[in-house]
Amino acid sequence: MADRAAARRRELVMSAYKVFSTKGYRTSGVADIVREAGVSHGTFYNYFDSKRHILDGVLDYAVELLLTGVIEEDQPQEAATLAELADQFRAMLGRLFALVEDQPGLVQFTMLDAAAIDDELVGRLLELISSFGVLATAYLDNGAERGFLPSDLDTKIAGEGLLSLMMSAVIPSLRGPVTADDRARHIDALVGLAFGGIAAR
Amino acid sequence: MADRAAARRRELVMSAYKVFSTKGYRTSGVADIVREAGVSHGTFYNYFDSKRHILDGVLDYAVELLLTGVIEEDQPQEAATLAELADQFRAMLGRLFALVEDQPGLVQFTMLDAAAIDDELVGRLLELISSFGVLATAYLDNGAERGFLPSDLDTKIAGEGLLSLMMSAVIPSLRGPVTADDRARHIDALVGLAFGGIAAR
Amino acid sequence: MADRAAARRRELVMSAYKVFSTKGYRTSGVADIVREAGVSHGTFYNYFDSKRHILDGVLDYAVELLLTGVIEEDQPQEAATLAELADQFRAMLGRLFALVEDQPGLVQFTMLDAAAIDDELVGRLLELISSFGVLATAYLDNGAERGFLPSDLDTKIAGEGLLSLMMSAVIPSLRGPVTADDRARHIDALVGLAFGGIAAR
Amino acid sequence: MADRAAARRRELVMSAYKVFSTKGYRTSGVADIVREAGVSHGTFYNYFDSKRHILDGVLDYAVELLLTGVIEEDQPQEAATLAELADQFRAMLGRLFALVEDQPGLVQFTMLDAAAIDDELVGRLLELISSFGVLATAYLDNGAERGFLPSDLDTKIAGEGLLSLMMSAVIPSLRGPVTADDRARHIDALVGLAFGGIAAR
DNA sequence: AATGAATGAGTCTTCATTCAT
DNA sequence: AATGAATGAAGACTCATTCAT
Repeated sequence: MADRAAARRRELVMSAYKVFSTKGYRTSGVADIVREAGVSHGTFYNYFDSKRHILDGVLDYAVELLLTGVIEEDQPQEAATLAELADQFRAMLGRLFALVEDQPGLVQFTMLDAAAIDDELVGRLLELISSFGVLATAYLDNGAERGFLPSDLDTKIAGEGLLSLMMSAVIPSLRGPVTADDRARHIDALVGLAFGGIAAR
Repeated sequence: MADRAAARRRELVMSAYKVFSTKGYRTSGVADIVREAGVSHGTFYNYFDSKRHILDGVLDYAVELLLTGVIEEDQPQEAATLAELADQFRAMLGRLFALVEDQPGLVQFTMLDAAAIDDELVGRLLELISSFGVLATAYLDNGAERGFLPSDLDTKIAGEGLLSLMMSAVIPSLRGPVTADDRARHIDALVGLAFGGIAAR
Repeated sequence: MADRAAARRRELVMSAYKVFSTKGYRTSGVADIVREAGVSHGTFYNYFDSKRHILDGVLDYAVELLLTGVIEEDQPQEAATLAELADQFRAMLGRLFALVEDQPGLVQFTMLDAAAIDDELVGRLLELISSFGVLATAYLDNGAERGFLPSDLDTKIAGEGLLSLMMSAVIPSLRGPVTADDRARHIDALVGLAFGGIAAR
Repeated sequence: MADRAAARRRELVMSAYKVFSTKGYRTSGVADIVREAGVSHGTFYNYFDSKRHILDGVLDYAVELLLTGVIEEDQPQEAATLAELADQFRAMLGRLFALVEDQPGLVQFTMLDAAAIDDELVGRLLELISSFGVLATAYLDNGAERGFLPSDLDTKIAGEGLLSLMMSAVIPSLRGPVTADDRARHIDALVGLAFGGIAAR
């Protein structure tokens, strides 16, 4: 049955995600994955051609986590005013911090580990970043349409910039636990920077 | 003589940089490095304890390239007005683009490849990013002191944000050559974003 | 019913013959055989204990092809004169060439592939060659009895020699297609060699 | 030094020959070869790209054994009469028997085992057989030139036939030890067959 | 009688590192 | 100080076979 197979696949992908995000891709062996999943080597190779092959699925899973964890109900079209957009941005930053705290290996795996495997994966990651940028752009386009953002704003580049600011917020978390206070300061400062620039009154 | 030894060391580091930034650290073997340097395996191990060990030197070298290539004469204290600071930012972005074009592997190696080796190196990289952030902060502190930036600006976080914006500018270059026009649009948009936020008039 | 089972068996043997004579025994997997036969792995093992086990059946089938294809109606007792025996030899060579052309993998499989499996199979093959030799001997014994061959001819060894000459004719076909002309030259030369030796006037 | 390397190479080839001709290529592991040679796995791969790769060298070595063991001083041009050629043929058959007895795995490895590895090796083997055939042809051409063999003899095909007769002599040895008497009978009968055909007076 | 998912022992190959010369 | 041949631990992958359904 296809259901059973799909379940096994997902089971293996989740095991691999767990292993990879904990030990790193290179350090992890197929043996670690199958031990985690409780199946044999042979079963692994019934579902994936190679260790490299399952990585694609793992990355998909990680992206799924990121998207559902950060975007959630804050859809691009929902903001009607600049303040509402700022609130969305603020909320997303909050959820991103929470996600990074909950899944310590997620960012390191997605951003750093996966990028060192091979050129194809670098390509996929860049494409991924690009599509996240497009997503960010959609929020700005909504603002421009509704008139609460300047019509001459280069929403594409600004979107990428917003995304980048979000990533910069996450970097300190990679070094270790961040206090709630630090987190709040970061969120405030970044919202301020994003919406008013460094020279904001 | 120590001079000779230091020269050999540097020679090996530069060979390793060339190899790593071309093929990646994991894919490159000690054999590649010694072939590039024209010495034997044994010689390599006379100067470095391990393949991992030379990576530290290579990373230092890469940072040296980044610092000298991007900062150059634009020192933190030099800007006397907001416009001059913007010019500095603009100039640095320009030199960053040029550097990335000239050394295609540099960013990928520094940001992506090196980060996937081990936790110690991740730590070093984060520290590096942090020190770049501190550098960025110095520019903003100068502005706050001279009074052309708001005194309540969180210069630390804003500095990290500026750095992150610079990095975001570079990402498209990883995918392939970027036209001069694109580059100019990026620089304009990012300077606008950094100094006025997305809502700038 | 046993009939149904026997049919399945034969079906599997023929699939295995097709697969083995195309890809070779070692390179072929049980998966190839069952795919060719359109049954499952489990069914295969209902009929054969192992991959090695079906090989016995495949070899039988190959021998059947060889015997029916080459001997046909030219039975040992039918030649009444030396010239008739030569005609028989000639006819068999012709049919051997035709068979090799029609079933390119047959000889390679029987002679080369099967012989590299294990000692037991080498034994079976040698026995097979021996029984072919006995068959060849029967033709010579008929000649000796009827008086058109020397009575002191060592028919056993000469029979094996004849067989060997037939095999030598086939070797070039293993390398690729042989022209009709080449085939004719081979047949003529080999008949001459067999019946008159190299020094025949 | 190239000498040392060449010696190691040969050492490994001879170990591999020993192992392959005893256990067969597929059954033998690289582990067996390096154990026999007393070196490490790594060393093996310093000299050969793969297990398959050393097989080429082993086959060369086997051919070397065959050529030096069977031909020895009996060069093509040496026979001045038909009787002398027959003596050469007889002597070679004798040495072939001796070689097969001395190196039981040689023929099985060369003829059977090697032929089941891959198509490239089958090609090489067929080429080898062909070159042996050319060698046999040289003996017959010498006879034709000197006038003790018919000028219209198809020396190429007859040469291949002679070779094949020699091989047929060896087949019984593959099954087990052959008595001196049997050997003598084989030699007599095959010389008779080769030189006078089955119908010789 | 048929299915096909699961098994896991077995093998090749890589490459950082050592050390005798 | 330099050489480079030798090392061997480590790990990915295959495939004949089993057995619960």
